[in-house]
Amino acid sequence: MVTISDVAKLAGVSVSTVSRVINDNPHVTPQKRQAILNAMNELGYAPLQAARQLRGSGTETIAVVVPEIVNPFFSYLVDTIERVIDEKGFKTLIIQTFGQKRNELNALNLLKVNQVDGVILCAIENDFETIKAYLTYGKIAVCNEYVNDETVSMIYGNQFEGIRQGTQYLLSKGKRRIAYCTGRRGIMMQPRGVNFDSDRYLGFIKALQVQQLSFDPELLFTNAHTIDDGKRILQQIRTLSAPPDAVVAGSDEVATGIVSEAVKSGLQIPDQLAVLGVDDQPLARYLQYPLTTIRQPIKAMGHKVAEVLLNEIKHPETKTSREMLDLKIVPRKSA
Amino acid sequence: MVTISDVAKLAGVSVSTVSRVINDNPHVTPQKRQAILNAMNELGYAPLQAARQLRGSGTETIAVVVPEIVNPFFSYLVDTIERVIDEKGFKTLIIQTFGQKRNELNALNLLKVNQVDGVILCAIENDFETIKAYLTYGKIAVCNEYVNDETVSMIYGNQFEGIRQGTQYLLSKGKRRIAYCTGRRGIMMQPRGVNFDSDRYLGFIKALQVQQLSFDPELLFTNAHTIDDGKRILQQIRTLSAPPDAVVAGSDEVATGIVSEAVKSGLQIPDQLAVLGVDDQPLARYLQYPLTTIRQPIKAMGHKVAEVLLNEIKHPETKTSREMLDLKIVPRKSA
DNA sequence: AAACAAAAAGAAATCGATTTCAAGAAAGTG
DNA sequence: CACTTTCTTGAAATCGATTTCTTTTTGTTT
Repeated sequence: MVTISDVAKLAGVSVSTVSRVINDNPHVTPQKRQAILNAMNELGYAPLQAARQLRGSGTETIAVVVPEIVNPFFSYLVDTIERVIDEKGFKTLIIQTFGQKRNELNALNLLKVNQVDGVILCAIENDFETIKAYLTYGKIAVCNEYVNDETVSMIYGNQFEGIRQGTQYLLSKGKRRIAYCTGRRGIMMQPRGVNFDSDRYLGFIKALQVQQLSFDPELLFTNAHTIDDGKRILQQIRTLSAPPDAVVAGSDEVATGIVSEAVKSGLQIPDQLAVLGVDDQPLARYLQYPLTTIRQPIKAMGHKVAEVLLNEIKHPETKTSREMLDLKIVPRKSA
Repeated sequence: MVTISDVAKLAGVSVSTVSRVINDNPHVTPQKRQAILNAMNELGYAPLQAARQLRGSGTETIAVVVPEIVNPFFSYLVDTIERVIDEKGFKTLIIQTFGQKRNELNALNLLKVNQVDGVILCAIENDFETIKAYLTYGKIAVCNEYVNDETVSMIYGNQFEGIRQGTQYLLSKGKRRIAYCTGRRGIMMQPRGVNFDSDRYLGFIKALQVQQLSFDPELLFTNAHTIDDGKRILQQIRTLSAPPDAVVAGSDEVATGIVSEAVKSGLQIPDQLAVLGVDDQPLARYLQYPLTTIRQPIKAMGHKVAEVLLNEIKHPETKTSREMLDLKIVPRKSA
């Protein structure tokens, strides 16, 4: 292994001077700087991360935290984010929480032990007060989710408006009894703008209200994540005495499960049951019933959050950003 | 930050003794060990990775290297691998190469600078001799791909047999003029068993040979990765004076693109053109033409490679493994 | 040209762990 | 009981960088 002192020796200077050129300290004469640069090149020297970390200098690394990478929404989000981080010469650490608080805390802990300069959370598992405590150790930015707090930057989609428009679209097709699926265990009502899930739900309710419709709680389905959850939900729907004529599925996976099981049961899509997805996954348009779905601004979101965080790292005094991006309904065959 | 000396102070011993219990050194009396454990608990102490790395002790971290995580094949592979690594109390570093040699070398370099104990390569970008050079610094295992070399463990699917059976399936449906798509720039012929791509191609040719058919090089399409590549390929196919009656698409994405464009052109699937995918992605069965495809043993492969590598790390004298797993054809509608 | 400020460069301390070495305590042997 | 041998333990060196403190060199001003 070639170390800083090897470089110093070859360049005929002290290690301190080498360290100065590594860290862009101005107090080095151009000749020595060049000599050192040459030596570094000749030896193929790269500073050892561990040693730098130990002294508490920057790591030029960002941790990107997602629930699970097999979800295309998150894999595309990570992809976009990583490309921006790369571009700026930083490194990326992809971390999966699998929905567990402990894993999210481990990721945040990387700030404390100086393994990363910043963390991008693409979901929130812990209480936000707990998360905020880590701001002492480094920068944090939140992407996709949001809470009512100005201390960290948040870039997210306008869930309220997206779901409202999607629901309105269903209503415009003459649907009147619309079911609603959510990934969470239940709906926790919040004022508008403070929380991802409740915003979606508020958007849904809002669209109904405009048509003076009220929501039948029998049509609320929770814990909906996978294709199989979708299938399960359709089975539950079939047992209802007054079944819905449309469903806001909450994700393309769930929508796919619902549609596939509905077809199997002989229901006409979208006449007897219209199904609205969310995300617009790459394959959504190639499905048996190409999904009508609400596209999330993944690229813009990833781009923006990475840029904002990197900027905060470079200029620590920058004040935090909060940006809301539009979702877009993509009409196809399922609704 | 709580350090090892804080623990030492509280427990009333020296740092050396604390270090001993951290590293399971037997030469510590049970009483002191307990006192130290208590102190560690009370202070919520965790050793700083950077400091350990600096001294060259184990990091209990594995780097998993994939071309790109947006490809579901790789995201599911990573998922399986990470779960095993987790289970054994190790940490996972997910690294994307985006197909670039430089990024793969950076990942391998983590071994040199002691940031990881092992690397799992789920694809190979560099010359294998270059990769082998890193074995001095830690363990390497290869998953999915393979080369003719016994110095590192390799767990992979039987590509030859998988594609052979798939092609045979097409032949059994009466197809006689079969096109072949590959992700690489071209086909480099190798003896059987030494290389992923050439094995696939050999399996394809083998199936043709059994029927005394030869392959028309006009039907070879290279650089096929995405849905759009599939669409492009179908356009090229349409310009052929003697078009194929079936395609081995090389991946579900490419198959999806071919099918979608074929339908648009009014071709009958599978009668006029049968399309065979590879991978069996989650949505493959829900497509407009549910894909007939060759399923890869992702779970078994991920499981096995992680176990093998972790075992080699724990018992460095273990000799390397080489295991071949079966692919399985999944007949649906596209062929 | 003398006096002083600013810039450049090196020596040594430091970060938080592990590891070597040496010393002291306990246990085993004849 | 004297003498090894084996266990425990702690002090100090070490890993490879950064950073503080000093010293030396250079530049500016009168």
